[in-house]
Amino acid sequence: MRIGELGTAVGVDPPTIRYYESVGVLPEAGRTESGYRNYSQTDVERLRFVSLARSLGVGLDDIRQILGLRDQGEAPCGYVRGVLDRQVDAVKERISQLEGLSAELEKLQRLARTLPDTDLDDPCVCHILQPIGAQH
Amino acid sequence: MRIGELGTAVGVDPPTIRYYESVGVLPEAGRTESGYRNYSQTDVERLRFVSLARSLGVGLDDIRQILGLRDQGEAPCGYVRGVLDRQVDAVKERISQLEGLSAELEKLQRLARTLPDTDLDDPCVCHILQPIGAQH
DNA sequence: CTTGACCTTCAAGTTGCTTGAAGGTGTACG
DNA sequence: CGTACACCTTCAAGCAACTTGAAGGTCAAG
Repeated sequence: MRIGELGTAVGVDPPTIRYYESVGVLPEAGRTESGYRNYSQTDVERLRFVSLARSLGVGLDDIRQILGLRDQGEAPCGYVRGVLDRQVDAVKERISQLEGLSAELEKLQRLARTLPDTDLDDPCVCHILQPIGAQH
Repeated sequence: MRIGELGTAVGVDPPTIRYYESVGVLPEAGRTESGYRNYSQTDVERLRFVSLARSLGVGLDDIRQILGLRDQGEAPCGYVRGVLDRQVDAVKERISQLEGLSAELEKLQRLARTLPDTDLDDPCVCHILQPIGAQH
């Protein structure tokens, strides 16, 4: 299986696959006689794992760790649990940050609808950020 | 006012201020005889605007646009409204993505608590991502 | 036999900074 | 007067996770 086929199968594009290989998340691929990368079903599964973990926001370092442990024949259960816990915390933290941000932005949007366009010296939608800034 | 004082006043550290200057978000600063950057109250206000806009997730390109329009004597009201609208949409989109992600991660966390640590061949917390991956 | 889709490598760009090296300036203290 | 010490300067590289581009090789179909 060549890189394009692998990419289509898993939903990851070829440059990204080559990138994963270059940073050691995927092992160096076997080659055909003409030098094309040649993949097997095992590679499909490994890339599927990487792709899923990435979509869950797991970083490449953690993924490399997990796969590395498994490659050495160890069950990386504890490590995975730790990654999961950290990830849940980080995502919840990020959500609450973004919710604050969203509230702030909608306040500005409402203000932007009530204020008219004006000259540079008058209160105006484009100066909207200044008074709010003063609160901080 | 030197760069450190400006930084303390606004809450932005000196390397970041120099970076903003280097990418054209802040104009080139005036200099003292000995070559130190020298700032005025106008610079404090401009940086305060930049800092607030950044904290609202507005990108440096948009900030440069807004300030550029203002520097040219135009009221960037329409542009600001557009940025605001795009920003609100992007943040809401991101929040709903993260909420889906959070639900997914908590499902995995629960599963990780019920599954025992096992050998590499058995269903195990470290293989937890595979079956969920199959759903996608 | 050539077109076009696919593959190769290496290098640089993206975003928004942060960090480090190597060195100049300014002031307070002994 | 000297010397710490905090502060300033520039330039360069590093971070995450890719993406894009250049320049060229391979292969099956028409």
